Amino acid sequence: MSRKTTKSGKRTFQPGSKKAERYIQPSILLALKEGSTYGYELIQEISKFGFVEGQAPPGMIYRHLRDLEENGLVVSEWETQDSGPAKRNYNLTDEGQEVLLFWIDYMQNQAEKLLGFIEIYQRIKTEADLKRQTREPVKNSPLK
Amino acid sequence: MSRKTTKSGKRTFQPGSKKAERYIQPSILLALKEGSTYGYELIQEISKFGFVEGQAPPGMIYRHLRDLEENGLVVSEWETQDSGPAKRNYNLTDEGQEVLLFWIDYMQNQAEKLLGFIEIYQRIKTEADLKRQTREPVKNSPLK
DNA sequence: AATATATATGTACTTGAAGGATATATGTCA
DNA sequence: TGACATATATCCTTCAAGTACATATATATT
Repeated sequence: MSRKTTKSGKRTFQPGSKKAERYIQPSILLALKEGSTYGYELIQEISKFGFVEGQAPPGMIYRHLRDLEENGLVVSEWETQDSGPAKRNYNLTDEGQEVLLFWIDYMQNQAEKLLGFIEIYQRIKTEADLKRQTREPVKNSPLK
Repeated sequence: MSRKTTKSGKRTFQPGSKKAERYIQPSILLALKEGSTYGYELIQEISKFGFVEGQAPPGMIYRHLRDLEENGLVVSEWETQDSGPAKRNYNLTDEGQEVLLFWIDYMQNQAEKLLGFIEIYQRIKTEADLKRQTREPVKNSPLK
């Protein structure tokens, strides 16, 4: 019966509190398709897609950008003309566009699954409610 | 320019090929709410929600079940009367029901975000297409 | 009676993305 | 001059997913 409290009481099930589900890579790709340019700006921009709260952690963004460039989905070049520190401007490659399309397809699919799941839940709930009603009939207004 | 091919050529961006997004915990909870009982049955049942392909890996299911019980979302008891090896029957607790509700809420939210993301993508794409049209006007059927 | 197979549960190890901490550099403004 | 905003980058830890493996029992087959 030892009810082990998994050290530090982590609750593995908390929806959304865990990892993943943040769609940072497609968010970066879409922001770049929109015309955004460099990392620091992306940190603020991608929050509008709703998958990350507030400011995205810089470490993640720059890591993703490097990964994306390593894989040929984006290209970058330094921009020094402006005032302030130099920025590295990013642009989508053709392959990046394709991958974004794959993401869109995947996300469409995922959205359908999620809605299907919710539907099943609601069906079961309705059935359970109906059964409850037949067992304990309405108390108020027994006659019209 | 060194185009490092991240050892073993992993492509971090492949949509869906990565981790997460499999919603195994809510799938188990929903299957239990539907009336499924024990692990082996769940392995087959949860595939119908679409988040896992074919048979779910047993190791994952049993690990999840243990986690869920540690956290009080399910309770279990051995059933030995039937034929075949003993099974461990699971039931949702009230807390389990609540957490499933949280999941539903989260998934609803996630689905909306996904659809919103797709909308933005399509808007941008349409805009780009329109611009392309104005730059290079239609070649065929110039007059009605 | 031995063996194979289906049922059923469980443990252990590996990996990799997320998350966060930290470092560096430059220009602005008070 | 020294604090602050801008801008990029690296390193380290965590922890759930994933996978491989181990165990046990009942039934069917030869």
